[in-house]
Amino acid sequence: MKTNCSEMGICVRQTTEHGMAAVKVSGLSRYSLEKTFDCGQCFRFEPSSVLEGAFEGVAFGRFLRVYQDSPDDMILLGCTEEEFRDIWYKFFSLHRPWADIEADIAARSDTLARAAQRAGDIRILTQDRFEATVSFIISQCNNIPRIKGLIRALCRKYGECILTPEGERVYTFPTPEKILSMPLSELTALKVGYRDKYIYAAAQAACDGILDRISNAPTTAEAEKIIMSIEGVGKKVAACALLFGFERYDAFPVDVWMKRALARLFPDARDMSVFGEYAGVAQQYLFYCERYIEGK
DNA sequence: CGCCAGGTAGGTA
DNA sequence: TACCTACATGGC
Repeated sequence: MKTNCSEMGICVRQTTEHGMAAVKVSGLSRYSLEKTFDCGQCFRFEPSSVLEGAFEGVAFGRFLRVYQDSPDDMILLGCTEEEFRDIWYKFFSLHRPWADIEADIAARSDTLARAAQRAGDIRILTQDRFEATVSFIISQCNNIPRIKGLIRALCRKYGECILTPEGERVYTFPTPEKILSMPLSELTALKVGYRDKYIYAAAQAACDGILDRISNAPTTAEAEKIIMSIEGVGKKVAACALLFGFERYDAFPVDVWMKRALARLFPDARDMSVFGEYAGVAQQYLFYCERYIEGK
């Protein structure tokens, strides 16, 4: 059993759990997998029906089952340390100083501090760029159960089949090339509605190299301009895709949604100028509070 | 059955 | 700039 500790105080070690290889990560200081997977940023991870308390899903072409023994650790089942380093370390955004981020957000306003108290253990995942873009194109004017169903259907039709340890078939998120290899009418047949041509346009743009141009943009404003050149990507979809797929934590300078959420959650709040380097992260706290805490 | 859902594009005043 | 509407579908 070898041990590795990073500069962030996170400890990673290869171990055995439930009779299989696993990676145990500790020193996470209140990382809530449940809130993180269920807060509306990610549509492909669900509670496991095989292992009570675990979550499972597919990202970056791999199936993962993961659970926690405490708020400060996570156990990745059937995972080698190499796979953890290659994929999941970044997916779970363990390279980010979350304690500092949360403190920065809470320091911006008493109101956001209240939100951070309830939602501060949410982490922003680093999802695949194309998946994030297409997922939030699909999200427009849709509810979350249906978004999940449509993404599942998209993956089943265009993705690669992989097997869970129990032999269940699950599917990877499709490549843009695969989507373009079939006519638009095949997307329409998935019942994605008027978003069919938007998804197709995103796939075309991805094949034309737009993802790298977005990543390489010097500012989030520049990145937003580029991603919004895709038909069907407006300010809201752009902000979500940039935050969840491109590590632009300041996306959501678009204050409209945040102000509405703040006004609903904290009607007495006067401190509404809460935007900054982590505006997107703060926005996700509010989205979570609105859905699961203050509202019913 | 009606209202709503992590909206956007295209049109008009 | 600010509003209006079509768009396609189904969750609740």
